[in-house]
Amino acid sequence: MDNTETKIIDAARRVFVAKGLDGARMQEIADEAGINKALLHYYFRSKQKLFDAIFEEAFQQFIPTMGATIASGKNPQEIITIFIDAYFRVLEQNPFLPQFVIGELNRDPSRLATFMAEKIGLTSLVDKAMSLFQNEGFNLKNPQQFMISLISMIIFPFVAKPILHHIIFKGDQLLVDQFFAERKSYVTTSALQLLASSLNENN
Amino acid sequence: MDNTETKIIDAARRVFVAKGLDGARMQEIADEAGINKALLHYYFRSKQKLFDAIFEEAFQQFIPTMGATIASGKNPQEIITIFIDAYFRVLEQNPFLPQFVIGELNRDPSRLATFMAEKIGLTSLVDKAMSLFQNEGFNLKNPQQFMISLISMIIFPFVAKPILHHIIFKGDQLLVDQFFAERKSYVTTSALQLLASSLNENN
DNA sequence: AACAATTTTAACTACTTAGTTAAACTTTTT
DNA sequence: AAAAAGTTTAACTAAGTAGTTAAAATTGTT
Repeated sequence: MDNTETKIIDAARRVFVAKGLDGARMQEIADEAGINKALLHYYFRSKQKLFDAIFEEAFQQFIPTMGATIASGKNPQEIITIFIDAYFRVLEQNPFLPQFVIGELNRDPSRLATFMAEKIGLTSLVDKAMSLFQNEGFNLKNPQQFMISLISMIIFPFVAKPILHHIIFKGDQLLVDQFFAERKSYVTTSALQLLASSLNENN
Repeated sequence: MDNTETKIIDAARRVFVAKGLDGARMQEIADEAGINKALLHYYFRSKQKLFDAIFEEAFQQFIPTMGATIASGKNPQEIITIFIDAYFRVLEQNPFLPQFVIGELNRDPSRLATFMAEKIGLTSLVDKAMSLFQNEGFNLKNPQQFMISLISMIIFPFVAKPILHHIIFKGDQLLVDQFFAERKSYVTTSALQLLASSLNENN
């Protein structure tokens, strides 16, 4: 699978993720792919088309696909645990994914409108997640606030890694590693505690 | 206070925050300031120097200054409440601040190293905050995990606003506004619940 | 009015970058 | 071996951009 197109995609992903659309250079992508600029333009007619391919792929990875799990009939606590576990796996293998997707979406939010037009399944997934916390046997007052707190606690540390590294952990890489190693279990415990607290209040 | 230098700073802040260092154009900053490019370069010799001025200012705003509050002798619950309230005020008035600072720091993390060399007060502030949760009468097991959860819940929604807007709230601006209006009190409640839960476990 | 400070105009330089082109070269397929 | 597909070389175009310059015009000051 290391044909030229794959090499280009891999190189483009690295460069775009590291430098963004504006900061990336076609020459650098070519160098990174071990080819020349002419061939790069032969495979992808323009920088924009290449970027679009990379961004779409990144966006798909970034948006959790939890349809099967939600439909599995498990209870909310189990689903939350599974969700956190699965999402952390994605982020641990693609630590720069959130900053890339979020950064580019902030630079050009119109990109999202285009995506939403295509993907109808996305919003319905959110609906299902919400109804998970608000049904006959389960009545969470602020399911959206809760869900956004959850994804905040998961994603934000990956986005703010330079700040954690230098300011909170004072440049100590070991502390940073330890923090991320413990993060998944900490967030899981916190989420379940928040859920329990919110439900108690409703009684 | 609408002399030329101020007009330039204001314009540069708008353009840099919206488009980043790479995406910003000196011509656009000049237009935005209502002056011409020659005068812009007369006041700020280079794009980099202008950007540095804007970024330093933004960074100072972004990093919470809570020294006085922490030293006030109030208990952790009170300080957390004050912190959330104060930080939300900053972000509500500068909603794009986090994405700007974090985005530029991810693009060039070496910028932080420079800052840290100058500002010694910063790390000591973190120390004080930590000792707030770990002392004779108070023993929180994971003060760093807790603090990072707290700032995640506060900051992340501002960074991920396009995603909230389009995916979670399906483009409904009213729902987005409602979410942000309720966010401060929700996060405060959550933070205090997490704190209480963590302390109970230690007994 | 005269002078000084500020700002504009407009052209310019130097450099970077995306994208193109055509011919030569190399590898793979038949 | 011949043909086809893939790749390189190297030069080029066109456009954009940061930054400069000098003279003219405007505004503020004495």
